[in-house]
Amino acid sequence: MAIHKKEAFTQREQDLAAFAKALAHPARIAILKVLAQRNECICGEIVEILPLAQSTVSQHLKELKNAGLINGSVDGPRSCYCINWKAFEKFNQEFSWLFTNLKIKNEKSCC
Amino acid sequence: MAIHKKEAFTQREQDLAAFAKALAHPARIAILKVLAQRNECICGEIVEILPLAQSTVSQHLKELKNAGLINGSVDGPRSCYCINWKAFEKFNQEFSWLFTNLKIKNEKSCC
DNA sequence: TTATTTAATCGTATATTTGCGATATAAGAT
DNA sequence: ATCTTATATCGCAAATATACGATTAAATAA
Repeated sequence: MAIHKKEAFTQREQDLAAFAKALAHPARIAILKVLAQRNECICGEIVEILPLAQSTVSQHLKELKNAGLINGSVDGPRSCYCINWKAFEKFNQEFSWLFTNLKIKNEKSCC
Repeated sequence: MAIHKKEAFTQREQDLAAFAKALAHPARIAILKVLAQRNECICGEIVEILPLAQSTVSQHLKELKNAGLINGSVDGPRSCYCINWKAFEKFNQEFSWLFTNLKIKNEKSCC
């Protein structure tokens, strides 16, 4: 396929797509739910909750972190992850822009 | 990798992930924007707007349709696509459930 | 009937994602 | 110093996604 053509789209489109991609796996949705429900963030127990190997969970956490959806700090042999609400707020707005704003001017579907 | 383990997660997690996946490419975001902005839906011009080959655009449209984000009807040699606002509404609520509801009980990030 | 137009599908190449076991790393416990 | 615990990273295999050209299908125009 030669090259991915992502760079041919606007930054806003790319950002929104990247955010969606980070959410595009049930394991990552599940991780976010766990992180959101706990108030403290010693988060090793995620591995025990998810039906996946430790290395796989670690990889999903890395993806969420790279996408900016979660913060993480290494803390000795343990790690500490928690949700980056600021980023969520930003992207929630982007989604609203896509979902809601456009809906106003085009209420009825034509097919 | 043996098998994808999607089936090990809840239906709600899978559905939300599937919706996010459909949005997880800038071309599909761009397509949705075009569809939302036009009130009529003779939508062949999408191919001319996007920097992608006709077959590739057709594939992206198929994915959006399979995910339920758009409706499409074959109409002779032409096709007619438009946004399925109902599905968007549903998933917008799912996102709110993930984004907003959980935020209330956990306002401050701990790392 | 035969072209033309529009869009879907097929075949294929390449890139990316997912998953796991094995290994490495790093701090604390013994 | 060595063992243990908690995570990250590496290397690999298999599955999926992305992209395109070529072909097919289906309706209309000539």
